[in-house]
Amino acid sequence: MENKLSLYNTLSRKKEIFEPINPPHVGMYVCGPTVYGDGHLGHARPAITFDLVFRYLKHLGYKVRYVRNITDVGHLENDADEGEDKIAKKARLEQVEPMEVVQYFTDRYHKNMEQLNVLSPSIEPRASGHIIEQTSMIDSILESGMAYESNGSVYFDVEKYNKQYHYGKLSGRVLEDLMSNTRTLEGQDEKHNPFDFALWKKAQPEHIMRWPSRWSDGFPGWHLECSAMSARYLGETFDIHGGGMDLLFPHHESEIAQSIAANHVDPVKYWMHNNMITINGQKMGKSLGNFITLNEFFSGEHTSLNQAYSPMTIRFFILQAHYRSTLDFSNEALQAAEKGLDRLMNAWSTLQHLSASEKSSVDVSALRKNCYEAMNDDFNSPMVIAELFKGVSIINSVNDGKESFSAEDLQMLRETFVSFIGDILGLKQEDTAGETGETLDGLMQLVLELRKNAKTAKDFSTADKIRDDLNRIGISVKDTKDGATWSRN
RNA sequence: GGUCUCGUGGCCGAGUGGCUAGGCAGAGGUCUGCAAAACCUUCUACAGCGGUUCGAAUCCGCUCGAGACCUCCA
Repeated sequence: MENKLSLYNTLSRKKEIFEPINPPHVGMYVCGPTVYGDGHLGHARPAITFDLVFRYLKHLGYKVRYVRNITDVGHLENDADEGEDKIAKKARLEQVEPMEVVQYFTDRYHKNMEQLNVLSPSIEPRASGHIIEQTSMIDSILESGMAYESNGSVYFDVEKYNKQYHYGKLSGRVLEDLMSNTRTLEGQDEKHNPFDFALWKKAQPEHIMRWPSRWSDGFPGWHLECSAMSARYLGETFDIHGGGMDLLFPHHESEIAQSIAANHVDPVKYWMHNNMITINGQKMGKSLGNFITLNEFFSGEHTSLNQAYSPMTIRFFILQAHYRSTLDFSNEALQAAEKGLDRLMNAWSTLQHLSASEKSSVDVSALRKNCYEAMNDDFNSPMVIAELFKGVSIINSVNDGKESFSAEDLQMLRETFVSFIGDILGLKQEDTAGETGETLDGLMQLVLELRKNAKTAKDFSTADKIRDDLNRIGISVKDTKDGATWSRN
């Protein structure tokens, strides 16, 4: 606990000691979803990764303002002029208002986040609600001479910016390489260079989502919203900016360029990027069409899925890998996660009714220390989990009477489990068994009593029939040395 | 083609110069009327080839393989 939190900064490509700009306050911005479709497993990764960061920073006592945006305008299908806004396209296909699309998928995203036990961010701004901030930022960039107007649109002048600053400092790119490698797309005559990106786009006549500006009736560019909204709520320079690795270039690179051009300061102290989730070794993504939505995981309704997986299984699965590693999806891996989580949670509930002995035969404080050290080492959740499983082993051994611990150690282990499993990893008991009514409870007590009587009378066929039949309707009965227990499957 | 990352046992996945990762699966055992759970024991590793070192999965080089970004993507 004494050692300090260090995290991997993409900007420096190494782990750095975390020192907030204005302690105890921490400002954190994470790129949220573009709401034109259901969230998939790939969306769960950054959400859970930065939920872990958010939770741990709060646990350490920081006052965190966590901003995660909703992109509801400006995210184009591609970079060509005829590139259509993703949301507008969906709206056209569904014949509804763009904002209906936004509302529908935002609600569904929130539902998924709640299921995954992802805490709500402190502020969740929408791009469409911050047009003023964005246009005024464009003004600043134009003032500094780093952007130009062209036929009603405004583009960022990457080449000019690069003469004074370094476009590529985050992604490690060299502009000359970009110039020789950037594909030339149709309809880019408005731009001075193909890698220049839009700050403001003039709307085509059929384009519904549009706002007036001094350049044209149009809409803001995708990269701009994050710069404008992070500056609005966290200031021109803030502590942590997170997002998926696939956003590193050009999205985050461009954010830095925009902010420096507009405000003349580096916007972010620590850049954090989560890695991708793969399926059969390939990135799971919209463009590849190989993604599985979260709702499909929860229901099991997808050809690639052998069964349904609960939200907590998904969360645990993601936390079992370090956030900077790729994580490969498979039914086997998810089933392993499901069983492992079950074992962890069972031990946690066993821990509630263990009693203390005179002295300890186990070392709880080392376990607790290792958990903190793992988290302090760039949020190493898999290591925390490995440590917690050592706790599971201890709990089960104590329960079996093979080990013992003192009242202090028992208390410490309980606190450690609550802190790390509950508060930090954000895992909770699935509430499937929680919805048992009093009627069912009373009924089950009666059934188990009858079964116990049958067992006492050595009528094992009746006892087994009760157990088997209950199992068939989704209730499993287990005999322990303290009598039978039951739970829902 | 450019930039970068990675290759760990049946599967997933940590570690990163000397000390058991962990989970799931497999085998044997204890307990139990049986089953389940739990506990004990146990098997299969660090892509290949060189080099540095007293010592390398861990550092360096090469080879092979996989992936990401360079166009929208979390």
